[in-house]
Amino acid sequence: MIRITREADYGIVLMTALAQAEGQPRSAALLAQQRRLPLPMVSKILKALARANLLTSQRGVQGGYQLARPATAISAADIIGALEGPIAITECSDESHDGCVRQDHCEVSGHWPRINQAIHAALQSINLLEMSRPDPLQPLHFHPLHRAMTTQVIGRLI
Amino acid sequence: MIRITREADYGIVLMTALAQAEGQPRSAALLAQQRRLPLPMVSKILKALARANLLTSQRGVQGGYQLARPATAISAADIIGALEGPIAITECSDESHDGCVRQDHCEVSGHWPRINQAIHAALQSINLLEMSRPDPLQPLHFHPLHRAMTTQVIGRLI
DNA sequence: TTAATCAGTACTTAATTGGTACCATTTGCT
DNA sequence: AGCAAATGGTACCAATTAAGTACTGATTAA
Ligand code: FES
Ligand code: FES
Repeated sequence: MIRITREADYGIVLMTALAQAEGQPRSAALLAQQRRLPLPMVSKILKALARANLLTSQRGVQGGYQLARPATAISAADIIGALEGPIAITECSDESHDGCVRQDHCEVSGHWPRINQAIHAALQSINLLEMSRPDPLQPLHFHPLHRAMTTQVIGRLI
Repeated sequence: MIRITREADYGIVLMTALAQAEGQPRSAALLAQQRRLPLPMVSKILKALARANLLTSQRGVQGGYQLARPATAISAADIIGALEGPIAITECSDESHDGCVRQDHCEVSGHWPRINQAIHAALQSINLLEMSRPDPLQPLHFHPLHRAMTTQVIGRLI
């Protein structure tokens, strides 16, 4: 299945939480509690995001993490890229792998970068502010029946 | 990293090979040889593609596989979807998983379908015919030096 | 009849992910 | 100074998933 790792998934959840903190530092423990995520994971993820310069960190008492830039300047692609490395949809188009043995017999090789870029553009087009505000089409606390309907309509994608 | 499985990767390679066969049936063994792929894998993948009605199969001597529709009517999303199921980029937005425990505390939940659809649209926009003809920007048999240059330019995406 | 070919399933092994644990470092507070 | 709250970094284990193989059965043209 095409899916992002849970690390990146949690990463986006945590970033939205920080986007709502409005510049105040939030500790890993608080965020884990708020979003009901396991603290060790949260800690690991926030560290990685800080290393990628998406967050700034403050150690010590009253320390924590905050966004390094405005939420509008952070995209889904930024977050996913920080947590799982470059988006390389196939092994062949990964620069580190550098040279698929089948390349000479492969008609597609030149097209993978194009496909990757399309996906990257899709992820780049969604910024953190958009993700942080509850979606009017599918409210935060919705009724089970309503949820069943939306799932039916938009759940299956392909 | 976001990546498709090798099965889907090979699937696209094989589909391009069949697109170039122009309606003549090709056996799994021949395709495996042409593309330098392990025969058991090729066999498994072609079966799956046939079951998904992207290929038609003919058993017996002189049998093989051929495209079920014109190459222009088959998209990358079709092939990937056939081989790895629906594109559900996060567990939460997978209809079978049906109900993330964190949903009540999660601001992003409503946005995953949007992200998935963006990616799906990107994959849908690329059809098999496009993928089958050699890319003018990166020809089929290119000189090692040329390859180094293109890799440098377009290799890194994010 | 026979050989080529697809159909289906089950299995093994390798790779990746998810998660935890541990210890070091920094920093404000008393 | 000393302590407690916080991040920084690394290493490790367990569970899941992917990759690849093997085998047996069904169909069909020559
Ligand atoms: S299979 Fe690797 S370049 Fe096409
Ligand atoms: S984490 Fe599952 S819905 Fe947001």
